[in-house]
Amino acid sequence: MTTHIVPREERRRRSEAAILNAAREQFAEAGFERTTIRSVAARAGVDPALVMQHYGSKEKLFGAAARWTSDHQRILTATSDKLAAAALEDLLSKFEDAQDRDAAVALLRNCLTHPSATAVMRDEVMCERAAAVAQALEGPEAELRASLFGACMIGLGMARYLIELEPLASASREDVQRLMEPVLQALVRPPPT
Amino acid sequence: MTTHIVPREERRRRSEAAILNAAREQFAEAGFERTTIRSVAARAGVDPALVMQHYGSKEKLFGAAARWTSDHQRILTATSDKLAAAALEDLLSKFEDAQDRDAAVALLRNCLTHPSATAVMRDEVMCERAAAVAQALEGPEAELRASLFGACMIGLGMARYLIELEPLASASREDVQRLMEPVLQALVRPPPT
DNA sequence: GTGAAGGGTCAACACACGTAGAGTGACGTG
DNA sequence: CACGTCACTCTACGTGTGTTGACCCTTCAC
Repeated sequence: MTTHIVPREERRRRSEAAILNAAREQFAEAGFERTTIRSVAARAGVDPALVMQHYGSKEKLFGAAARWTSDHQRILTATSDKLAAAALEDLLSKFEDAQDRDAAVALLRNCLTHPSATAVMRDEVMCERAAAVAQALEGPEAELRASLFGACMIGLGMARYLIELEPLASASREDVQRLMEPVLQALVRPPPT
Repeated sequence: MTTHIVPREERRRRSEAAILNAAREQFAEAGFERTTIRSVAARAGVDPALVMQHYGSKEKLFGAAARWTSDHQRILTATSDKLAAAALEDLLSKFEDAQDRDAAVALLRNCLTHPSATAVMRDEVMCERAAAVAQALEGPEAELRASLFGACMIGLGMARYLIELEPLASASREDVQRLMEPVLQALVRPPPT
C-alpha cells in the first residue's frame, strides 16, 4: 500500500479546487447567508481556517464561486432570426455541465438578496447581454425590448432550475426550446405601433 | 395639549400594524436574513421583545408580511385572447399600492433563498395561477405553456422591480404592457407542431 | 379607590458565525 | 542529515442574533 507522493503545489491546488467546488455547491443549494465557512470546509474535507487562508473572506469566496461563465459569441454572431434560438441554446446548455451549473445557480440564487450578486447579475450578465441583443434588433425601442428579452430568460431559468415549477422543471430541453422560441421571437420582431 | 385617549385594544392593533408594515419594508428591502427583529422594531418605534410578543417568531412574522395578495378573478374570467393583457394588468397594478408592493417584493425577494418563501411562491402563487391559465389555453401542452407563461411573468417582475434592469425598470407601465402582450400571446396561441 | 390584567420594556442568555493567531508536522533544499 | 518553509490545524475571541423571563405602568372593572 504505497501512497502516491504528491508535490506541495499540487496538493495546494487540489485543496483550493475542492474548497471552490464545495462552495459552489453550498452557495447554489443554500444561498449565501445559509452557507457557512464551516459547512463549506466540512464538505471539502478540510479545516475552516484553510478556507480563509485560500480565499481571504467569505465574500471573496462567494465572488470566486458564483460566476456566469458564458461567451457572448453565439449571440453576437447570430442573425436576428436565429437570436432567440441561440440565446435559449446558450442558457439551457449552461445547466448541463455540473460545475457551470453550480456556479450559475450560486449567482442566480443570490441575485435578489446579496448586494454584489445583484450588481454582477445586473451589470455583468444582463446589461451586457441586453446590449448585445439590442444591437441585433431592428425597429424602435430596441433597448427596452432587449431588457424584456433578458427578463424572460432569467424568469425561465429561475422557474425551471431554482423554483422548480412543474411541469417546467421536468420538461425536456427540446420542448422548452421549441415552445419558448416563438415567445422570444415576439420581442425580436419590430413591435406594432 | 390634551392627548387623545386610546383604548387598549386599539393601541394593540396599531402597534401590531406598525410592526407588520415595518417588517414588510425591511423584508422587501433587505431580505429575510439581513432583516433583524431589532431593525424591524426600531423602524416601528417599539421594543424588539414586543415583536416577539405579537408574532411569536421571526419566521411567523415573515409569513405574515410576505404575501401575494391577488384574486384570480381577472384571469379566471378572461377569455384566451384577453388573458395576456389581464395577467399583465394584474401584475403591474400590484406594484402601484405601497403596501401590496412591499408584501409582494418581500415574497419575491426571498423566494430563491428562503425555503418557505420558495414553497409559497411555487405552490400558492405560480402553481395556482398556472392551473388557471392552463384551463384557458387551447391546444396541446397547455400545462407546460402555462408554466412558461408564469416564468415570463416573474422574470418581468424580478428584472423590473428587484434587479432594476435598465431601461426596463424606468419604462412606463404602458410601454411594458404593450410590448409584453404579444410575447405572452405566443404562449396562448396553440404551438406549431 | 383598589385590585387585576394586559400592553410594553429591560436586561440577559445561549448560540452560531466570521475571523485571527499561534502552533504542528511534513516536504523540499542545502 | 538538518533547517527553513509551507500547507494545514487547533483554539479561541468578539460580535450579532433570536429569543426569554422578570419587571413596570397604564387601563379597565367593581
